[in-house]
Amino acid sequence: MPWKDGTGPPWLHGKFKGCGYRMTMPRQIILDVLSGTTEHLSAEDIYHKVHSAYPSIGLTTVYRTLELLVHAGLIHKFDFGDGRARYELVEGSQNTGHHHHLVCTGCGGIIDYADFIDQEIELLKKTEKGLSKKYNFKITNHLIQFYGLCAKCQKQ
Amino acid sequence: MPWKDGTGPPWLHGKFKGCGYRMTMPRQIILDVLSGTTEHLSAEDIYHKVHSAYPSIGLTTVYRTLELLVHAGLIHKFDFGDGRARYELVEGSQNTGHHHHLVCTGCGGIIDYADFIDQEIELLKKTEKGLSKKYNFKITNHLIQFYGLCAKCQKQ
DNA sequence: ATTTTAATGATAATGGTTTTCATTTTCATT
DNA sequence: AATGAAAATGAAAACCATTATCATTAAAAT
Repeated sequence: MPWKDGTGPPWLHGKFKGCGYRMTMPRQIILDVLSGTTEHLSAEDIYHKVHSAYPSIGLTTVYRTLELLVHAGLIHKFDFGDGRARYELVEGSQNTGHHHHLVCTGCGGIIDYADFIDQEIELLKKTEKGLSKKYNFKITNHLIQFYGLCAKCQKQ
Repeated sequence: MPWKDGTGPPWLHGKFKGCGYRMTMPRQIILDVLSGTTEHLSAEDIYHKVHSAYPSIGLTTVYRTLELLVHAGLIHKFDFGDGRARYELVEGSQNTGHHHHLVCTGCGGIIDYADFIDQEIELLKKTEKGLSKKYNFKITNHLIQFYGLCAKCQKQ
């Protein structure tokens, strides 16, 4: 987790404290909501879920907190092409960690997929290494999504 | 290219005509602009470029035409995280066809990369086949992007 | 406790994209 | 060539997710 002002090494020391961030109730609850789901929630989804436990929450705070968490590397922000961003914990109790997505262009549904075969991971590493060298590009992350039709939408 | 009303087989018969679409000047020029660049243009970029050849063009028409072309499968719509969509021809004279992207999170620059190694293509096919079977998901497309810092941004 | 600094939330603003609707253009038919 | 029906266009307004503003409140430091 990077220091608030952008300097300093990226250790994950506690969660917020120790890096200049304050752990407040809204932040706590937003993290709780994200920890307790496997869905791909939008900012407004999160706002509504938080609202039931903490009615005074403002949508602005949700956006601000999500931005903070993305910057801190605790959550990922995705775009599945429906005009709103989706957020999910990088690693959570529900979440098994890094995964890729199958996005249904029919209904907008999303399937997580993390059962990579060894060959897949190996090649990905190899590819990243090759690209880094060839283009002198320091890769920090990747996004892999497959688009198509889910079982349900194929029938219609 | 799918028939205008959504029915019918997806042949590419001519470009527009023969499928119920009309080939008009704005559409012609928008396609010309897309054919003549390797950049990743936004709707407004395209609007400005078209404007010099056809000043009466409206931004609305650009959006509408781009949507049409995406639906027809002639162009791809990408989101690189800067709040505006980018468009590029699926296959063009400049463009060598399918490729992946390196997205610099520093300056927003984008590097196209299409020199896949055989192993890479093979594994991708294999992965798609495996996923299709396992999740009964009909894959029609994929998106692969690597995020990181380009050579320039690494120095700063 | 008190002070300092950061976080919050209501509201307004932003900006890319869509809708609306009257007008114009295209294409098939006289 | 002229006509008429259907489709495409463009200007303006509407949309809507996200950001900025700013006065108020809460959290950590003193």
